[in-house]
Amino acid sequence: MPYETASVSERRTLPPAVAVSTVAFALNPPDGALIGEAAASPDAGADARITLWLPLVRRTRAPFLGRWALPGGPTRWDETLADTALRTLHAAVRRDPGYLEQLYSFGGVERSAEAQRLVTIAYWALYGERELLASPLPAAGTAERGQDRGRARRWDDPEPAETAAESGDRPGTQGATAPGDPDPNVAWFSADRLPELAFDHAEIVAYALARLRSKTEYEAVAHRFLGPVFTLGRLRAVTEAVLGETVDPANFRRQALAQGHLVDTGETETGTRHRPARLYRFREDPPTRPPGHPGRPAAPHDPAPRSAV
Amino acid sequence: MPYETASVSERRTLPPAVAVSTVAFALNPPDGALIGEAAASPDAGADARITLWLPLVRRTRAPFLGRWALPGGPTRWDETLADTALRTLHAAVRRDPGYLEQLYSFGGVERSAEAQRLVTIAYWALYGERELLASPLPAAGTAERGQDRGRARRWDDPEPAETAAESGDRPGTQGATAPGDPDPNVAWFSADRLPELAFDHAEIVAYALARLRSKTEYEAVAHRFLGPVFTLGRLRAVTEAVLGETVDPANFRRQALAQGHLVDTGETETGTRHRPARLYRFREDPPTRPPGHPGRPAAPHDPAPRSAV
DNA sequence: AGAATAGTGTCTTTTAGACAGTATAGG
DNA sequence: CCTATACTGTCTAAAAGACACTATTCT
Repeated sequence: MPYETASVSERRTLPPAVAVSTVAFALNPPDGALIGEAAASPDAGADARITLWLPLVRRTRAPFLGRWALPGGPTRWDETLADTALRTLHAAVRRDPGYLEQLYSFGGVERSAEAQRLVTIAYWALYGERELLASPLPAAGTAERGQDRGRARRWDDPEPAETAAESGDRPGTQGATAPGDPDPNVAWFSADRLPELAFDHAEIVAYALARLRSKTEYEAVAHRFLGPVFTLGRLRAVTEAVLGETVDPANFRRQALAQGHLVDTGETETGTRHRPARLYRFREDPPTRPPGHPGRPAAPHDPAPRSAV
Repeated sequence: MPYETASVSERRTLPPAVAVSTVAFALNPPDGALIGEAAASPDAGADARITLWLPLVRRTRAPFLGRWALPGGPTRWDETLADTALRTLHAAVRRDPGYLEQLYSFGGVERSAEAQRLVTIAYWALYGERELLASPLPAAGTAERGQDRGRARRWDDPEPAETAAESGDRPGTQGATAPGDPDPNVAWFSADRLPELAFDHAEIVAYALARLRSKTEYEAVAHRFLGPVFTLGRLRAVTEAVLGETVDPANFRRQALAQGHLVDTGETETGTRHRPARLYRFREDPPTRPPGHPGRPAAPHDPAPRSAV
């Protein structure tokens, strides 16, 4: 095992470690999840405006011991970078996101001062209501992700560990917490009020936020925060929350429908104290539009290898 | 040196190697550079239309021995990813590009079947006329890039080598070629007619081309192909070459000037057989526009950590 | 009725694009 | 003169945005 036995000075000559970190947004923390900082329950706050939340993981190792960090970890030899993002995200959140896209790669030499060089490929992800409502806690002993089991080494044994709670495996498997209890080293924070983050993760979060906003402006992503069916009013509320500004309902409706992605389900909302709204579903490929419209002229920047999970 | 002595099976347990590959575009190959494939001189072709060129490096090692590949190589422990791109690009082209931006990271497990895992961070770059006209060949013995000298190992000694000619150091330093001769393992190809490339580099080139095109549409980059001053006609010709379609001269002029980036130098072109055109210079930050225009609403996708060299 | 949001219609402003027409160099 | 490109003016179509107005539910 040459890697583990190398001294710190020898590690300087080793190839850099490759890790993946993910900024995962959701409109609300999932039920039962720990809430960071403000300590108030998500709905208890005086203002009912929608805000973005994201999960963080507390580091249990140096450097940045005790600090909050993005979920992530090193990539394994037989898994793609996206797979690493999904695996480490699932280890922290216990759910798979509805959307995942590569963000940027950070490889500055200042990232790990004395230890081995660390290159981080950052991803960003979205959790929709569908994903967050799914039952998060499988019965004890159920191996839902086989490759998570039976590995001998914790990934953060060597010095340049990134986050921490990936070490937690499934709650209960290590006996540290009772089955069903949330991992105490994972909590959700409002994107507005994040704690001090480890490494350069604050920069990564800021970049992911900018990416989410810009993508919301020219491409349909807001619907991924919601469930399979939704009203236009809800979609607009999400868009406003992401963009941080109000949007004219009439114009928003026209633009959204003109995209061709929204399919009227024929059903309507019930139980509101106002006129019930139509429910729409999202269709991936817009129908062929009337001749003369060659469809969207391709997004300004479409990352080629993208994956909608 | 645990890394070099590890067996192939042991390498499977090692962290992946990190390499950088760069797609570098230019309007023409630099003077004295080898021309790939078509073998004709760049101007000899019947059609004088502008096309894009990019440098490739022939591999001198397995896998893909003899195939052309993107310039690149592994990152060193004390250099940033962008630095690696610049260093390896300079090793192949002998010039620094005028623009460099990260493109995407490729880490698929199929990239290196049996050998150590390889993660490649792809960059794309632009060479302008200014950069290509610069004298490419320093006098023998001149150490213009100190850290390139005196290193003991060739980077591609271990198996998962990426490209090859980075090994060539400076022509003449290894005695293989006479000083002043171009490296025979480096050649420029028209982006239209590329040879079969090693690894998944064809995909990377396609992605870089798409990125160049989309960025040309919503942001000013075409000027980076040109020298410090240029006419609007030339800028339009470059834009047309990149986009692959003609652009109305009148409308292009208005849009280009409305961006606020172009400064009229007051001088004009001479020696043309038509009305002389005004010469413009590019200014990075547009002047404050009349109130009410809050400037561009930020590009659809602006990679945060970008570097204009 | 009143509150609240859904949904439609329409007008104005802005932007993109087509294209005619004038300007100025060299041959 | 002609040719070729530079540059200007103007009209049209499309898109974005502001905003009035109607519709339908619950309380």
